[in-house]
Amino acid sequence: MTNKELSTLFATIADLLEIKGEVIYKILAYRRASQTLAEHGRAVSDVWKEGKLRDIPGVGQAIAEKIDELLSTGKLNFFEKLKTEVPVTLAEVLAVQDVGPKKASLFWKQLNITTVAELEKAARGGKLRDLPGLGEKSEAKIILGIEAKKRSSGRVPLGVAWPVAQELVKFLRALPGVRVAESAGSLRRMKATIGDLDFLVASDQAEPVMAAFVTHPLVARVLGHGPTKSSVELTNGLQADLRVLPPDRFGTLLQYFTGSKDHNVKLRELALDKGLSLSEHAFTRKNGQEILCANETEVYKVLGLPYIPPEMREDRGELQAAARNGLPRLIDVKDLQSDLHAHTTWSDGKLSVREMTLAARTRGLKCLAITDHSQSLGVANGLTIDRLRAQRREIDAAQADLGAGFSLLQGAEVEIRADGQLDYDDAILEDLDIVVASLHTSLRQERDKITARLLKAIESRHVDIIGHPTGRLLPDREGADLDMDAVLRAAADSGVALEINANPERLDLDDVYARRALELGCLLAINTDAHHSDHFDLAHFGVGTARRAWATADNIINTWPTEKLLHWLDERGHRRVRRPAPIEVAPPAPPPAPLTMPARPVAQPKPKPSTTRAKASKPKPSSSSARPPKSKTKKAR
DNA sequence: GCCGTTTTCGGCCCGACTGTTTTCAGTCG
Repeated sequence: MTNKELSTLFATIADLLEIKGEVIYKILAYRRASQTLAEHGRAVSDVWKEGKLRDIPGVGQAIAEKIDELLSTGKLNFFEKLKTEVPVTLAEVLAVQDVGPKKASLFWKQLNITTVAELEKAARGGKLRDLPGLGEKSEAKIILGIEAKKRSSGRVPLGVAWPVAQELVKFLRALPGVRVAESAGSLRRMKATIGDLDFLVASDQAEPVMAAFVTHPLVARVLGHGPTKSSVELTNGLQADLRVLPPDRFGTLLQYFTGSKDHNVKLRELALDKGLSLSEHAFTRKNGQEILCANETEVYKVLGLPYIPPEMREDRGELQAAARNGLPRLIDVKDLQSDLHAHTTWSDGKLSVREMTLAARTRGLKCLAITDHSQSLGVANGLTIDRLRAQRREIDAAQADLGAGFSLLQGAEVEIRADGQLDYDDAILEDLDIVVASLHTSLRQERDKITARLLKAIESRHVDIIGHPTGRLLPDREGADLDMDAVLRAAADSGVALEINANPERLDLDDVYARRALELGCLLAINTDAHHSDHFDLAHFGVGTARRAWATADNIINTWPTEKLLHWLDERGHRRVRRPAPIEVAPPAPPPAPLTMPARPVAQPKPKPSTTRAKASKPKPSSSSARPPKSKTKKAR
């Protein structure tokens, strides 16, 4: 069983126990275990083989025994018995807004309702309103909840939620009386997928802000509307919540609603140790006296801690690290010096080499690797060897125009074929400045086979970076079934960098694997996989993922100064990296012309060595994809 | 069910909003 399958099973157990009426702390324990199993960087089955299940946070004797039984026999008697006591389909009923364990249990026991379909039929038939504690309004809300559930498709990729959040924050900031407006929640923590949006406002006049929010054109339905809190469903199906408090309470408010829940629980325990109660309003002493915090730094300071960046707030050791003053200095988007994975019209990109280069340079980058697809990826117009050579001439010409301040590399995103062979032969690979190797096809091979395939690529002395290692696409396509620990160890051994693909549809490696990779000593690269100039602006999503993995700039090869990066590529030794030419050879070169928007691939006469690296040419690559986000949302439990 | 340099037993975060409630339960975050 995979970590995710184990996690899902324990979450279902928690749901069924809750409907059954089990004590809340037992339920919370299963939920906690479900979460830590899902977020564990190693395969739980490997941990199990080592007999170290109880080293996993939230896994004690009882849950360890259940995991052991599951992995040994493929079944769990406890769960089988539980399913005879509570219909397993009731867990899905819990996913309907406004239906919790008490109502689910009531529907089941009073009306024999065990599925969402049965619930809808009963609600529409007016059968719910006469149940104790319910009325017509409750019944109507449940119908709305079922309809909302049908519209939504689960969590939304960060890249889909982000622009919506930006628009609403901008709207809130422009309202009269609003001092500060921020988005919080998992979006602020840069989680790869978002369950809902949280907005927080500092203002002395909450009600006009509330009124403006619930009537915004993006709002499809108002779920709740109180004096300091409102909830709405947006036209795209996302739920959005707004809280408003006075400015002198904004620190505790922002901290609280940024989460994560687990981080907050730990924080409040720390507060209690100091005789303080912490809520979104303030710290409160036992005598009722409040300590107000206008910003988050003050909140952490009251607890004797340094500021903890939002991306780290997952209760994954950040509070312990903060307590010993051992928080890493996380990478920042401004640290990025290069992008080592980008496409042009030579394969499936939308802009020319020069256009992409100009876009990268405009954004402050110092180095760009053009990595078009290799030959076998026909659907992406992968480059034949002849075309790769022609592209080299164009890249060299562009480099000559650019002068010393910018390095343009010819690379390739080389397909790792189904048998593990790379899509160009060694001689071609050697002649490239940089090689990104990626899986795009046959992603559903069985674990041993696809792991071996990736290991073969990592062990090739011609590969510098593994692109989007698992091949996942958010929100719905799972990554390949890889033995990730084996992959990460091999990458650490061979010095191959693993990509955090910044496209919000990928964010691959994810935060959990990226953190494990760093623990094992891997190098990482944050690349946009840009197919258009706009895609360079997605880099911050990759940086957010790296920050969630506790990455510092020195762990990431494209934060390195260009000289260091080129030296690293030299050291990897398997291709003819052209160093800046000796000065005496340089003929009176034309002054570095400002790069202008050029036309097509143009064949160019022999390149001259220019200050950065120019190059001869060769082969071609193929394959990959960038697609626009899609998506939906719903209630996340 | 988990966890512990204050505990191997006794804790385990705190508040807003809604609806059907005459004082609070359920749900959510």
